[in-house]
This record gives sequence, C-alpha cells and structure tokens, in this order.
Amino acid sequence: MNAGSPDIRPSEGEVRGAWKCLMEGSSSSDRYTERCALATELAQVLDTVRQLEAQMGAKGIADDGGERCRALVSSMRSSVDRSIHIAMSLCCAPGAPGPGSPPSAEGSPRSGGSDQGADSRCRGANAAGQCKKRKALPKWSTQVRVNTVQDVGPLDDGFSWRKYGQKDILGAKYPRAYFRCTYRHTQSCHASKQVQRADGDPLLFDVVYHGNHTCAQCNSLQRPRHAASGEQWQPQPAGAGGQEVSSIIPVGLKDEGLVKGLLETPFSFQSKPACAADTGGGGAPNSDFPAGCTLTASPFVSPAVVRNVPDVEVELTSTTDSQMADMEFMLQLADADFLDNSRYF
DNA sequence: TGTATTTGACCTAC
DNA sequence: GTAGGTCAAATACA
Repeated sequence: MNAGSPDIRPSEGEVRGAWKCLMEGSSSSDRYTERCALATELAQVLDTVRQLEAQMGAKGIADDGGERCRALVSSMRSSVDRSIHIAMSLCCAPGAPGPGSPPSAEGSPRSGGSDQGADSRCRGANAAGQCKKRKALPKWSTQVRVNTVQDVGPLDDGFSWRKYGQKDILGAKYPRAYFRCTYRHTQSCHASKQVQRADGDPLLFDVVYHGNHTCAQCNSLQRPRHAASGEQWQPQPAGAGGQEVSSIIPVGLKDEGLVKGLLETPFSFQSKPACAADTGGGGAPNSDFPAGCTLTASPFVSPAVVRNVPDVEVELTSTTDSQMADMEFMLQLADADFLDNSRYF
C-alpha cells in the first residue's frame, strides 16, 4: 500500500503464465475468451501503472503531490497484481468452476420462448425464458451525476430504453425505475437497467445495467476505435447535458464465500465498452479514467484507497464473481483488437 | 392511432 | 413473510 512496499508484481513471465493458465482452464470458447480478456485487461492496467510509475520517477514530481501520487500508484499496482494472481487461482485451482458451469441466460433450458410463450409455471418469464428475477444475468453499476435535479440525463446513455416499472425501495428515499431496451421485442434485445437517485445526493443516479444489448442499436453505438487513437469513449450524451459518467463497476455476486476474500483485494478495471460483439455493456460507459472522473463503489465492493490527485478523485474498488460469469459483460472477446492492446500477449 | 409511461398486481428469491 | 423485479392494463401523449 505504500511506496516502499516490496515489489510483488508478477513478472511478465508470470503474467504470461496466467494467460496460459487461463487458456488451459477453459474448454468453452466463451469462457476462453472471457478469461483471456480478464488477464489481458489486468495486464494492461498493470502496464499502465508501470508506465505511470516510470514517468513519475523520470519527471521527479515534487514533494507532496509526488509522494501522494507514488502512494496511489503503488496501491494501484498492488491491487492489480493481486487481481492477476486471483485470476490465475480462479482458473487454475482444481476446484475452480469449470467452463459452462455458471448460469447462462443464453443457455437456459427455458430460453427460446417468447413473452407470449412463457409457460405457466413461470408466468413472468421474459423473452429469453428468464424469470422475473434475473439473478444470473451479468450486471454492473455506474453512477451518473447530472447538473440539475430536473435532468433526466442518466436515462439517456445513447441507447433507447423503455420504462416498464417503478418501485419504491425499502430504505431508499427515491423510487427505483426499471428500463428495458426498446428493441426488446423487435430484436430480442434483453438489456435492461435500473435507475435510482442516490439518497444523499439528488444529482447522483445509480444506474445498474443488466444483460447485454443485442440490438442493432448496440452495433451502431459500438465504441469507436479509441483504443488506437487514445481517445476516451463516452456514451452518447444525447439528452440533457451535464451528465457525468462515473464508472462501470461490475456488480459481482455478494453471497459467495470467495467474494469475501476477493473483496480484500481491490482493483479497478480499465476496460473498453463491452457492447462490442454483442457483449454486455450495452453502451454503458467505459471505465477508462478520464481526468476528473470520480470512481465510486458499487454496493458489493469495498473501497480500498481514496486519494486525491489533481483533477482525479479515485476510489479503487474491487468486485468479483466466484464463477467469473458476471464479468461476461467485460470479458467477452470477439473483438480481436482487444488482445492487440496488450503488451503481453 | 401508435407508442411510451404509469401503476397496481403478481411472482420469485431470500 | 417481505422486498424486489416484472407484467400488463390503463392512461397519456404525439
């Protein structure tokens, strides 16, 4: 956690080992690519931190600010290191869940039906055959700040959503609104999101995304190739201005024993929008860290480090999922250039 | 008239 | 039993 801590970084060889391990630990192509992506992403973050660290050392950032930055970098580095090791252990451990074991919306025995065709035992099943509670779907949260209370900006992230419900939530000051993709029926797009105004801050909205966009809109809103250009991707602010997309925080399973341990290993992702290749993300904002962004924790993550760096307030968070399934939104890897961004692979 | 939103009821997970 | 998530009829709006 401090700048003077022993260097626990895995060597590049170790990272490669993690990669190899991830590969060998999968027989399903989906899991394969997901794990590839996880390792790739982690390695990329690590590399970024290394570069930053080197840059700081070279420029000799002065005194207090520099010290603080170094501490922050050190903390980030350690977190990523541990995350990589976790990724390794997840797929390499004998008892690690095998590919295909996590629940899969696509693989549900009840899938293939239509809304009308939902059987009587699960009347509330949606078009994918999922019952009303979509516990098994990948989900992740973001926080969006608006300029005024009147703003409905959080509802407009570039995708077309239809509101299908609203619910008062116990203990919450404001009701939670439920949205699903407008093209749910026409294109069988099962993405949905929940929007809730934060209790303490009426300008802040917690947005939880569920499932993946598979609609054509997703394709048209795929991330620009900013990975090459270095540009920051932002969801299209088609509506009211002043939206400030904070972060994507994958919401992992909260009741898995493994999670408890992993929660002690904070890390943050530097991922691209996962909408590409019909994966989750649904146009959700990416988690690159633009200057001035504020990363905040989801309910299931444990803040580890909060530091103030000029223009950047970062709260490193961790999240996980015992079976990695909930990370599908960010791990699927149909995009080949995803790998190209890694120096390790 | 077609589409979107509202809202009470229903269903499921915990 | 309760809370959260979804459905679907009613309603509003363009």
